[in-house]
Amino acid sequence: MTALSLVNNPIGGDWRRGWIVYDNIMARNRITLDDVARAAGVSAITASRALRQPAKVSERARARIFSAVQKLGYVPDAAASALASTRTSVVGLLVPSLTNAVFADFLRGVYDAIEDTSLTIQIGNFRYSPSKEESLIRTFLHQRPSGLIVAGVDQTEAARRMLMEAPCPVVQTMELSDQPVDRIIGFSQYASGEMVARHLIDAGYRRPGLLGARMDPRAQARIAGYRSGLRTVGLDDARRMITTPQPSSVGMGGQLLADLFAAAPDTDAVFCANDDLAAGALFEAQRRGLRVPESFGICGFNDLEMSRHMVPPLTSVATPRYEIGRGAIDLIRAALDPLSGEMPKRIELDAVMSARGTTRNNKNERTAR
Amino acid sequence: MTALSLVNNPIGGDWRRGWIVYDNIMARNRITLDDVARAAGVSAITASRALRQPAKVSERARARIFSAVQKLGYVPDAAASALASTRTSVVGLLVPSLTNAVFADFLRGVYDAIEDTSLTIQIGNFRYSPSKEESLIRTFLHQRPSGLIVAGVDQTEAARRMLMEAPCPVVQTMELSDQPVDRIIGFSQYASGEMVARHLIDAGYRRPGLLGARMDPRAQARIAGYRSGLRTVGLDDARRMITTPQPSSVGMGGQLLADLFAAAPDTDAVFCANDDLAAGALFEAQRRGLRVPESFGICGFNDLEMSRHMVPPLTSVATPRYEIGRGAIDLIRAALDPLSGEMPKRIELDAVMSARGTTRNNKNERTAR
DNA sequence: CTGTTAGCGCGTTCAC
DNA sequence: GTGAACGCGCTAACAG
Repeated sequence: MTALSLVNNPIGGDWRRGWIVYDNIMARNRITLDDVARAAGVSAITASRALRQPAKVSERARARIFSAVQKLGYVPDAAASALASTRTSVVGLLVPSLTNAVFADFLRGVYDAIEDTSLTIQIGNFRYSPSKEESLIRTFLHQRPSGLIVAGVDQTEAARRMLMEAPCPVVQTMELSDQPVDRIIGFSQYASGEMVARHLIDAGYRRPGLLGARMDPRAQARIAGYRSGLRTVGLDDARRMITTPQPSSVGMGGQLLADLFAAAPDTDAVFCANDDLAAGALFEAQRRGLRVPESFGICGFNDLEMSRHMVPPLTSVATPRYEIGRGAIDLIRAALDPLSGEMPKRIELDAVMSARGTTRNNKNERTAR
Repeated sequence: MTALSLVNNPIGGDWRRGWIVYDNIMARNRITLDDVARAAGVSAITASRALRQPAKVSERARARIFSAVQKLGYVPDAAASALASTRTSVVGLLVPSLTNAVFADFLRGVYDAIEDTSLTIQIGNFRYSPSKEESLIRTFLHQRPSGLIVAGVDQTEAARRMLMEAPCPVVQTMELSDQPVDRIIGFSQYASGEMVARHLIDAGYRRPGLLGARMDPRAQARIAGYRSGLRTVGLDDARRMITTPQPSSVGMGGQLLADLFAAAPDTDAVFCANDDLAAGALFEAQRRGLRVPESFGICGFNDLEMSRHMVPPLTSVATPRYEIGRGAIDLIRAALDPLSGEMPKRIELDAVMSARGTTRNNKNERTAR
């Protein structure tokens, strides 16, 4: 978004001038706080307080105000409130992609958590571009949000400074860190990768490889953990590590597996940085007539709904995406709530190994923070 | 969202009182239009006009104002603008589900289309509940949006009235109708279902069934078209039509296929109302050792990315979800733009039969509006 | 616990 | 083509 596009207001048209009356949804004789106050026999500010800090208003006044609100169908004007209080009820949500299936569960958690709240979500898609993420953070912050939720912990230096000085709670998600900007909820990508390495090793695979695409910081951490896990037993072999900066997809999983076999034909297992890639790898393995899991093992990541239903069911790592979405909003609400002085600022979740049919099953369930 | 929750303002906390100075993102000495005007040697209103209706300001003034905007890093205050103009730049987006993979592509189209626009998206998830959809429409309309995008054409009577009287453009999506509320973009669900019926019949299947879940109005239209297509050749058999109101998923596809075979073991093909169901059906067919497509055909709907990579590749109907998302925003922008008097109010898109390996391939590509 | 006063930053209206 | 005055609906700060 360029600076000028920001001020290039599109609301110029004169679309259906005039005012509607149906259901009191209109601007001209909209019900205002004044109307409510008058109906309740108090001043506007008292009505305002009754709605925002009920404890600070006498019970009698409060009751009359609430009933006036109901009767008149009063709905607060968010714009006026934002202008007067220098704070909107918007929570900015910065995501690297809208295509990724992981995103849907995360988003569902977020939306479930804002239900019955006056919070509102505004999504920014930065398409895995750190500079775009930075500029979106700047844009969002200009809107005086109630909170900001970002993906991961690898913002640019400038972005990180803005987040640290942001006049609202900030939540980093999907990863852990010892130096969070503010709040944080996630699981260790690195430990998850290590867990996968152990699983494959325990299952008896000795020439394990890797398939990775889009290589965002979290995928990289996962992969670093995986390779470190292999290294401790002398099984890390760079020839078997196939990655591409291109987007991740099922089709890409098939291609990368072909590349892997071209580079190292004796590879006997593969960790795919996500389930899309893993599904593509499994399909490709089937096309090649490989015996999965006996002679070739496949492990995915995220454990999407479909994974457990594939033939054979895909071994994967279940990640708490939905919980992270919910938790991120909870952290913001807690920060906004003056009563909750001692709410945690950090939530560590678990990623769980789901050993299934695409790896020799060793019946161990493992967990990574 | 209850009436009271609407006025239950969560912005009560006193989170980090004080003002930040980094990057001019702050409230106290925020750069305002006045600052810009002063720097440019004009009045505030002229600066305001220069940004919104550049043509109405002299070239000299305009140039000075723009350069002041750049130099000062002015960012308009959305709340103040909304309050003064009684119109926000928010476009409300009502979706029935956040889980559905179809949603991701649609959303991506929407977000791509608002890029370099000052429009902003606000998503409402009504979870396939018409009454919730109605209340969300009411809530959104109270916010004076720039536009509203809804899914399908089957709103409640009250919702429909609100939409017709809405003081902003409204776009119905994903389906066509002869009585649109206002703008509309989509393809015919009914014709798509008919197309699938023809495809299966042409491929030589004679005992075709159906798997459906979640049964929202669009799925129902699809299915009605399918059954009508079967009926014309005397092949519609209610025993083979298996549906459930439960959510759609890959796992559900497997279950429903089992149900279908329990009810009508000689079924030789199945239309699945979406690709998740179809993937589950294919996996289940594999588990049962059915020969697909020779003795059993499977056709999905939507043509997700993974479908073409399955083994065998899934026959499906490609739906223009991304285009619908983009087009919905385009319709709204056109409606908002006073210059575009004769922009279309209706866009008919095509759904395309993608015949692949799960049905006997008859090499005919078909298209449904 | 309640009210008064004074804006928040911008756009509309109507002059010039 | 430009500007002055006013108000959008609400809330912060203070006084009572």
